[in-house]
Amino acid sequence: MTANPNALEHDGQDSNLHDTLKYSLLGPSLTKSGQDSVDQKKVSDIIYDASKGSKFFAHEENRDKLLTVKIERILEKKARLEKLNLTRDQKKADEYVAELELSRDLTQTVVHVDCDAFYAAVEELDRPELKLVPFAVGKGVLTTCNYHARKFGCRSGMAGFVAKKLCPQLIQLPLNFEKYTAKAREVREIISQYDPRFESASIDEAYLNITAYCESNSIRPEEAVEQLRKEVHEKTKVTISAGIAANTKLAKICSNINKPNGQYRLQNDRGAIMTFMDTLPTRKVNGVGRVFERELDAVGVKTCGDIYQYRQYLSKLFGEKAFKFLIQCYLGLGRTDTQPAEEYERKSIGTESTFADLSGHNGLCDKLEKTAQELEKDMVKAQFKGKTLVLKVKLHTYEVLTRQVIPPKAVYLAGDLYKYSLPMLSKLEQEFKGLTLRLMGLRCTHLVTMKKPDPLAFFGYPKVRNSPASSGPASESNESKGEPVETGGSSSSGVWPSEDFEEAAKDEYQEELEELEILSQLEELESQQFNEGKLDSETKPESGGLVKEAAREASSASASVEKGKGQLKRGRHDSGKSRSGLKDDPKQTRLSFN
DNA sequence: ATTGGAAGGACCC
DNA sequence: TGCCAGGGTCCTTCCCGA
Repeated sequence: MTANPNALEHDGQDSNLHDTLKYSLLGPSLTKSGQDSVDQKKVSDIIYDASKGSKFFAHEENRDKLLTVKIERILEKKARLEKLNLTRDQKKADEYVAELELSRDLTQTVVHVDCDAFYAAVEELDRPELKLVPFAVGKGVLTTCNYHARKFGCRSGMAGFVAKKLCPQLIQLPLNFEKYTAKAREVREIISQYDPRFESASIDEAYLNITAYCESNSIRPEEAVEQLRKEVHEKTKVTISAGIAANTKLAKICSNINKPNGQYRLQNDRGAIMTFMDTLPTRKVNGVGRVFERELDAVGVKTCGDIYQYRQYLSKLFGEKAFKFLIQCYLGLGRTDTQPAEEYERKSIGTESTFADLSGHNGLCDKLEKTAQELEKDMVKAQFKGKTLVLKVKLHTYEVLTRQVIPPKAVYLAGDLYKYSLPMLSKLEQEFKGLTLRLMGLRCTHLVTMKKPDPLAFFGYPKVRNSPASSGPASESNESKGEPVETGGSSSSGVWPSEDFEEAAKDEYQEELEELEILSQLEELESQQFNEGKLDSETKPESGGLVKEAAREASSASASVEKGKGQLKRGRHDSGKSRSGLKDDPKQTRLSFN
């Protein structure tokens, strides 16, 4: 492994730095999806050369150095731990292993399906001639590319100009989301017939529990999935790959094995699963990214099987969450239940955009206004207001900063979004003189719905959900102050005119009235139509609670609807993950049918 | 000690 | 030539005030 020969190297350290940096520049999607048969060394050098000297490169280099330092500290800590008596930690780990082992559930059959090069596949349907040439979807950055392009080393997440260096004849198409979502809907239509409670993990991925389907149709999982894939292919013309296993974590890994247009089954057998995990590189597991992979590698954990022999260190080295997550990886455990879209609760809504370096107060304000207008559109579409507002900026150096406020009222209108985010921007301009940005974004969190509950839908469909904390401490403290709570320490924040506060108070009063109104409607309905008394009419003063109860009632979901972080529910082997987005099962970029 | 907000990051697609 | 997205979720750390 020699580093770039053009680079000056004084010692091995430098060469290591280059190696790790190069690896990092390869992008996040490397070992995830099959890029075998590609000369990675050559690709790596081309990417390195193409990137060299750019601000992006400098930033990556910096991050790489920081990570290297972090890893050094981890290793020092490990060295200290090795001199200690860790029998307690070992015992703790062993107990956890035993506990998990007891709850291992091999009765379920879970499938992960994944459309092959989805966006590219959809584009090929419109333009079949594209099948013959390497092409990608996405202009500045490739979101995906067809398998022809992958042979050149092109990957999703790669900069367009870099991809062109790897493959000069590469064709780049613009994104057309409407087309993809329409096609995705077709696919889901079919999937739902195999499991109506399927979970869509992203626009082109889903988890199904086909236990019931196989049972009632007296069909083997392999056959059922063959049939599903065939049906999808015939009706939608896109091919999908699938993984079949005892839980979501394993199924996800398996769906990558025979991609594209293939499937793989890992038997519901403890021995088979342990063997499978034993040699599986950590990076293959959903939740282990480039950073965690490097950290684990440094302490000696390359495969999931390696986790066991280091079990006594993991908690102290990486934290409790990561420890649990890793042990579950070692054992090959994961969720067996799925969360259908109707039960999914959105946590935030945001928009951001990248542009040519921009500085100057007026220009930045303009951009902020545009951003606010974009966000309003999304908020209106989704019918939400946000109780907190987050401003995100990326400096021209690629450094990312966020600032947030809690406005005196929940917001969604562009005017408000702008008004309450402007002070944050202004403060940043003071903090960083000559502030130059390449990206700006706004995001609303702590959402409260504006949807009026439809009393009829109420009993059958838990569509309407209010924020669980509709009258949380945040808004109370605001009320008492009448001005936004500013983030961290020194607040140069101007005081908003008192009329704002009055207006906000009025709004809230109005909302309360509406909620009460809704509540009484519901109670009425309840007594009229719900003689069985399933719903506790001992109601909380917010419809959100009620509706959520109904949601639980309506489906026997294991209600991960719960808010709050770190909820460790025994009996469910999820919530593992750790300090770096190690959520067991990312629910990102879901398609919401609002 | 705990809690909760804010900021920063890792990760996923 | 012009040099790396945008939509999310969750976890950790820091800090503050009861």
